[in-house]
Amino acid sequence: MTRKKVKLSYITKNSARKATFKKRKKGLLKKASELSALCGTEASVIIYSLSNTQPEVWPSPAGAQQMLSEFKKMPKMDQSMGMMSQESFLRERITKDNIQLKR
Amino acid sequence: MTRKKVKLSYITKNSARKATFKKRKKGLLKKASELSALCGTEASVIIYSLSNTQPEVWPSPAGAQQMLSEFKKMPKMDQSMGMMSQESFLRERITKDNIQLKR
DNA sequence: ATAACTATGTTTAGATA
DNA sequence: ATATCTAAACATAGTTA
Repeated sequence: MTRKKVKLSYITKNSARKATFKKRKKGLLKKASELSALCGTEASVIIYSLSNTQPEVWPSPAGAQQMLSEFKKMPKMDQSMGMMSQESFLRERITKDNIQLKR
Repeated sequence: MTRKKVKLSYITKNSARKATFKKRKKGLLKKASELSALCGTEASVIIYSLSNTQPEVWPSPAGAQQMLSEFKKMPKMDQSMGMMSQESFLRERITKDNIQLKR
């Protein structure tokens, strides 16, 4: 059972990572839908899946696109206020995994 | 304390909704970052906040935009596979709240 | 309102089938 | 791999300061 504190690092074991991905993706989308329902807030989640070629977009690509469009219409100053910084990710590793997995 | 099972409906009390929004937004972004870290997956979250004029985009608007661009390049068929259906939301209510809150 | 606390409900890692 | 199970970890509603 989940006896360890989660180590927040990349899961190298392929099968384990895939299982965790599936579980957590589900959890993430549930949380997003709850936030929407409870607060009347529109929210979108985009996941660039490791095993699929296309990203998964919730609740819909059109909705996400529209929200981004509105965002882009704002002055740069306002935009930066809404951002959170985070360094960009492991594209190389993802690509490698896609080849490796290709389930 | 959280003695009730969460009722998954719109929180009408303004202050309570705002408090929950803040807490859950934080939680949602944490989940998203964990998914990214554990699975090497790029993910974006866009929240059309109720009290702010601009949506909040994580980890960055550019990243989200790029992911959507890639998505749009795919054949329609593939796109629909990545979607999950959900009816679109409470824009009216959100707008009303923005006026009402305007904190 | 904002922050901290904490009891309880929810999520999930690892195990099992 | 896939599904279910369960205990530990985690998230959070309501409360208090």
